[in-house]
Amino acid sequence: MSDLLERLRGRGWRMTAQRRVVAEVLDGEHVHLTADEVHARAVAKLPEISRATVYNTLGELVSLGEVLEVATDKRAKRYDPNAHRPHHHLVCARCGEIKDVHPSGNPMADLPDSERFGFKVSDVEVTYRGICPNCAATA
Amino acid sequence: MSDLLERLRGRGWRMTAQRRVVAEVLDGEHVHLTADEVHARAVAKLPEISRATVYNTLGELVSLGEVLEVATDKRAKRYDPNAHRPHHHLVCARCGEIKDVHPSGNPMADLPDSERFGFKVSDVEVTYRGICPNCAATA
DNA sequence: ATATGGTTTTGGACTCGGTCTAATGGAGGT
DNA sequence: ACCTCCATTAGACCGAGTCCAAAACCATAT
Repeated sequence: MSDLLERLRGRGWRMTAQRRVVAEVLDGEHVHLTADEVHARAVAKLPEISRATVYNTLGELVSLGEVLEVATDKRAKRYDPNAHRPHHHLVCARCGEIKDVHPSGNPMADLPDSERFGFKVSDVEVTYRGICPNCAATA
Repeated sequence: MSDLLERLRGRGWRMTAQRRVVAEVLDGEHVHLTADEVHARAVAKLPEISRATVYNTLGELVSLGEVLEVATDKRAKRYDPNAHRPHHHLVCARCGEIKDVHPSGNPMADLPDSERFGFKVSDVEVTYRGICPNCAATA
């Protein structure tokens, strides 16, 4: 399960206690954590780790392409370790819970040239919004 | 062109100088402004208007469904007066320019039941990212 | 084993977008 | 005109994130 660590080592990424802890936190749980949540869990394993380091490390993991930044709600960014297979998101409008989803069809192909305004389009992000069963029950 | 004002009046929305100015700013230009940009333009017409009022008014227009909140980049929210016809967005990853686009196909139909996790799905938001011609030239 | 030099980490100050509050002011009904 | 609410205001506050200079750290050459 811990192939994130493997991959990072394989890329010659300098490993330090702090970096390992951040990677472990992301790798261990397949969820969508905010930077502060990552920090909180990292602190549990390595009490001295600083907020700045968590931000730095997350930023690096993102630019290495090992982790995705997800901006589903307008509050904190979330970090998604599932970068190796493309997917989209389904977000609960009430509680903010996020599920990975794989819609059929290819939204990229749905944008005709006439609607591209000369842009070099490289990426699509699809976000579904709704109410999760849990919140629907507590309506 | 100024049917936003009409519609608001028709809904019995209490009209004040400030509210009118904000509505005019949004209605006048069919672009995607941040709250601060709206404030700047509002100030040009009514120098005493406060930031808080602009935020309040934008919030109200959004909950009235007359204006859309767009969270394309991770910085400031943008306000889109084109709420009456559904559309999606194409964003320049470099300069942040935003275009309205109308992809063919219906992304809503592309999410199979098996991928809905019991959610009551009500909305899809598709964001294309790329580089605009302008930024591509200045590469 | 030690010195060296580049990289990481740190914590605190700072920025930016946005919200809140308490006091003031203005809209509209009677 | 008056009264009651709602809207507006300025400024304090907040949360998320960035920046910085100093300190700690690591890898390597000696």
